[in-house]
Amino acid sequence: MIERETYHHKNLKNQLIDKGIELVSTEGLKSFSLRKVAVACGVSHAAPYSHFQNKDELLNALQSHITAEFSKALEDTITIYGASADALAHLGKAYVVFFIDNPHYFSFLYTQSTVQIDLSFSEEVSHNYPPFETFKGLALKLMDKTAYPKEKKKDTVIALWSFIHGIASLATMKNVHYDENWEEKISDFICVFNCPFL
Amino acid sequence: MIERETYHHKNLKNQLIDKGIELVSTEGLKSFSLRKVAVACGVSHAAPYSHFQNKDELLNALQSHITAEFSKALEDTITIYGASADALAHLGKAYVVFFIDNPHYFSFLYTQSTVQIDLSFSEEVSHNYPPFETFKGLALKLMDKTAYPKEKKKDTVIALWSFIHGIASLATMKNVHYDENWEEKISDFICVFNCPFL
DNA sequence: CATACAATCTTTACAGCGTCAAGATAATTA
DNA sequence: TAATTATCTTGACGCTGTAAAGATTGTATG
Repeated sequence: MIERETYHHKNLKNQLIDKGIELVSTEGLKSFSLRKVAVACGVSHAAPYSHFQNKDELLNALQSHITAEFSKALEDTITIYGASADALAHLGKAYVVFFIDNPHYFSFLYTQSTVQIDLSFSEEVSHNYPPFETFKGLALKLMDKTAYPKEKKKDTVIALWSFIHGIASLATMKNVHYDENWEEKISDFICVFNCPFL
Repeated sequence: MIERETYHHKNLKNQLIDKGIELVSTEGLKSFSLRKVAVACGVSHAAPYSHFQNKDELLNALQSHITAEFSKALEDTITIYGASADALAHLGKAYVVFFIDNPHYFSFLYTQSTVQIDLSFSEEVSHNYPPFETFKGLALKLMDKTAYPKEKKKDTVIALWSFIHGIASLATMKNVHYDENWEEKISDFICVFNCPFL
C-alpha cells in the first residue's frame, strides 16, 4: 500500500511533528487524528506508536514546538521594542497577533495543554512557561524604571498577563465579534488602565 | 436490552439536555459522547436523533442552557451588589467564580460555542450574548456616575470584559498555577488599573 | 563476516464513536 | 377504526485510538 523506497522512514518522528503542526494549524484540533498524520507522512496508521506512546504524547510534542515558536515571537518583539516607551503595548500586540495569525493555536495551547504554567511567582519553579517569563521580565523592568510600589508588582504582572490573555482569547474566537480595529486600539485598551509605567 | 415500562420515553429531549450538562460538568467535553448520554437516559444509541439532528445540535442546546445559567449568576450579583461602590469587582468575581465552580464550562462555552457574541457595540445586534450585555449595562452605569470621558467608554468596557475573561480563562485551567488566593485579590487586580470608577 | 538483538514499520484486530436506514411501537389525527 | 406521524430500536458503515504479532532494517557483538 505504502509507496516508499526504503522500509524504514528514517525521519518519521520529526515529520510527524511537522505534519502534525500543519494539520493543527490548518484544520484545528477537532478533526485532528493520528491516522491522518500517519497518512500525511506516508506510513501506516500504527507507525506513530514507535515514536509516541499515544495520541496525547504527540499532541504534547506539538504543543512544545508551538510554545517555543510563541516564545520566540515575544522575545523578538522585545529585541525590537524593548527600550521604547510603549514596549508593553507592543508585547501585548505581539501576543495577540501570534494567535490571530494562527487561530487554532490558542485553544490548542490553552485548553489541551498539560504543560504546567506557574503565574504565582513561586521560587521553586525552575523551568516555568517561557512566554510568561518573557512577559514578566519586561514588565518588571518597566516597573523598576518608574519606582512602582514593590508590594503591587506581583499582582500587576499577573493582572496584565490576564488582560492580554483575555484579549487574545476573545479576539481569536471566530464567533466573537471583537472591536473592528483592535490592532490599532490595543494601546488604548492598555491605557484604559492608567498604570504609571504604561 | 433497555429496561423501561413504556416503549416511549416521554421526556427524552429534556433528559438528554439534563444528563448532557451533567456529563459535561463532571467529565468535560473531551470524553463526551452521544452514546453515553443515550445510555444515561436509558435509551438506545440512536434515540437522540429523534430530537437532535446531530451531536453538535445537542451541544448547542447544552451551551444555551449553561449560558442562561451564567447570565443569571451575573444578574443575581447585580441585584445584590449593584449599588455598592465596588460593584464591578463583585461582578468580575462572580464571573470567575461561576467557572471556578464548573471548570469544564469555560472551555465548553468559549472554545466550542457557535453562539455569536458581539463585543463591539454595534447597533444592528438585537439579541447579543446576555452575559456581556449584563456586564456592559453595569459598567456604563458606573461610568456615568463619575462623568467618565464619553469617547473612552466603549474601549473601557471591552478592555474590562477582556480582563475579567482572561482571569477566568487562566484561573480555570488545571495546568495553570494562578495566584493562590485570587478570590480575595480580584479587587486588588482590578484596582491595579486605577480607573476612576472602580 | 555472521549472528543476535533492537528499532522501526506493517498488518490485523477490537471496541467506541457519529451517523444513517429500516423496522417496531406508540400516540395522534382523520 | 384506520391512517398517519412521532418516537424509539436494531443493525450497519466508516472513522477513530490502540494493542499484539509479524516483517524488515539497522546495529552491536562474537
